[in-house]
Amino acid sequence: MSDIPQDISHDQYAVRLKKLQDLRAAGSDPFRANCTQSHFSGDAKALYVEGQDNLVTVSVAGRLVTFRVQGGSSFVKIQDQQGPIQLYFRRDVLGEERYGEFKKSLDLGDIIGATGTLFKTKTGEITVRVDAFTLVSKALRPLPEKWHGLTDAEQVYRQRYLDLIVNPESRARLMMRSRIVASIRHTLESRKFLEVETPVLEGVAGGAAARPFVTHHNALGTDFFLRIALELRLKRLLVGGYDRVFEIGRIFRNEGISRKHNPEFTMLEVYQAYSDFQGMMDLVKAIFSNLCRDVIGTFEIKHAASGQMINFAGDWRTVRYFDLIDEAVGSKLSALRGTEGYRPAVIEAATKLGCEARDDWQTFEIVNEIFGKKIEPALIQPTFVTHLPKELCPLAKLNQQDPGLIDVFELCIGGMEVAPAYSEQNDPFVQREMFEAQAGEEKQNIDHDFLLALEHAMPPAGGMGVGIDRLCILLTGAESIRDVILFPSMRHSENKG
RNA sequence: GGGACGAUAGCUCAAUGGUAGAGCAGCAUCCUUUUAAGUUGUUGGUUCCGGGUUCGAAUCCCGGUCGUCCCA
Repeated sequence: MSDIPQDISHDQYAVRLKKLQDLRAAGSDPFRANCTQSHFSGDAKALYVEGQDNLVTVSVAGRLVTFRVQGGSSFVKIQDQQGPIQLYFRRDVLGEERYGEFKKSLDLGDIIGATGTLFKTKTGEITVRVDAFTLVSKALRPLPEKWHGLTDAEQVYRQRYLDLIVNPESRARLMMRSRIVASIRHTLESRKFLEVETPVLEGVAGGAAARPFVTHHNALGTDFFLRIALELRLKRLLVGGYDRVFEIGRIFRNEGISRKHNPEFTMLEVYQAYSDFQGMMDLVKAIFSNLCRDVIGTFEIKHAASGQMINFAGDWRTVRYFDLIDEAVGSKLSALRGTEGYRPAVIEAATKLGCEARDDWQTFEIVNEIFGKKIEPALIQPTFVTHLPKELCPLAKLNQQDPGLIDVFELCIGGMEVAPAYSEQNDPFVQREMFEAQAGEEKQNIDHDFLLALEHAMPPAGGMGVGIDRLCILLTGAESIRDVILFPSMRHSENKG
């Protein structure tokens, strides 16, 4: 252990180190192996019987977050998973020596355990009157300031534990994410879906159009891709006879980082045999309905960006993709689909709306630029956008009336695409064609093993993907994806000693 | 990848190119029902890093690191 200089009063680390050494010298372990926690803070407070002070004994444990000494009595607060609880220390209860130790050896940020009885203070706060306490784990570093909390964005993300200790909104928001995922699991399990786990390391990164991360397996002497979607593995399970499956898993896309993008993010994908995209509408509404009831506690939430109230109750709007395009353009543009005049008309419409229309873009890409820039951001209320052009998703079933369209929906809420779903393509010949059209020259990117699986027959099915992070942004009112990811991706920082 | 902005005490923030400050935390003091507790006193700085301009740089210039936002 390092030497301590004479005047350490300004150095909070040194002051705490000195206290720690004094504890050790007195034969007390400042980092205990265990401590009794009979109740969480909230559960303990719930045991208090009105007007019956000092009857119920509890043992609580947590981090010391406020420390108010007033001569012979002191109020402190500790914080555990359920939040804060106040403790009351008295000299006449603990005795001169122990009370002195309480004042001398403890600091804000320490983890302590305390046993005592519940009572209500004259200001009405249920509090533990402490009979015995233990320093369980000594904090050598001071906590950030309590009133302003921690605001430095970099420190919030890099040292999330500090953010969680001192910023109650962050605690609540990130805990809500856990409850959101639990609620979704519960909805799916109650509908007899099996939760499965499929490989992160893949030979072919399929199921979406995105740049993958590449890594290397030493023993096999070969490169692997980190998955960019769950789709092709889960559909193999439909072939294998798992009729209802889902996975909530991390996927990786080697693209930019922004308010709405993290290189690794969480996707729910669900597949239900003998269903279709319309069955997925019912399912996603059930998922949202349960989320509203069990997690949010209301069927109306405020959309952070626009201030509008988003209403999840009642019927959700269903509208065809090209109806929205025609509406935005202000003419019957879609009637020209398949004619020679279509592309020039699309370019003119896009230009008029101030959207990009690059020469090297295909026509459907220009149309989708209009959708992405002018239409999607305005879809605040839950909206199923259906009948998209087939080029946008090569894994969906073609529409029977119009084979240029696919049987899909994009669920848009709060101006974001929250969940795409479709009737799954199960015709191996069509699937191969779609793959080849998409791959272009890069034929090695085709997942031939998946096509082989389709040749063994896949039942008709509805499938859906839900971006969990974006869902959490929506439901928590967060401004950035980093606010709903515990440890967002950051550039490496040098480790400081 | 491009642009704008930012980095000062443990934390939150000040500081015309002219002695780097405050609040909280810390240290010392008084206080047996407090709620950002209060009281009296007080310590604490590689101003992100490296260059440059200047009599003099937290401040101006150049380069870098990290972050935030916007754009692609």
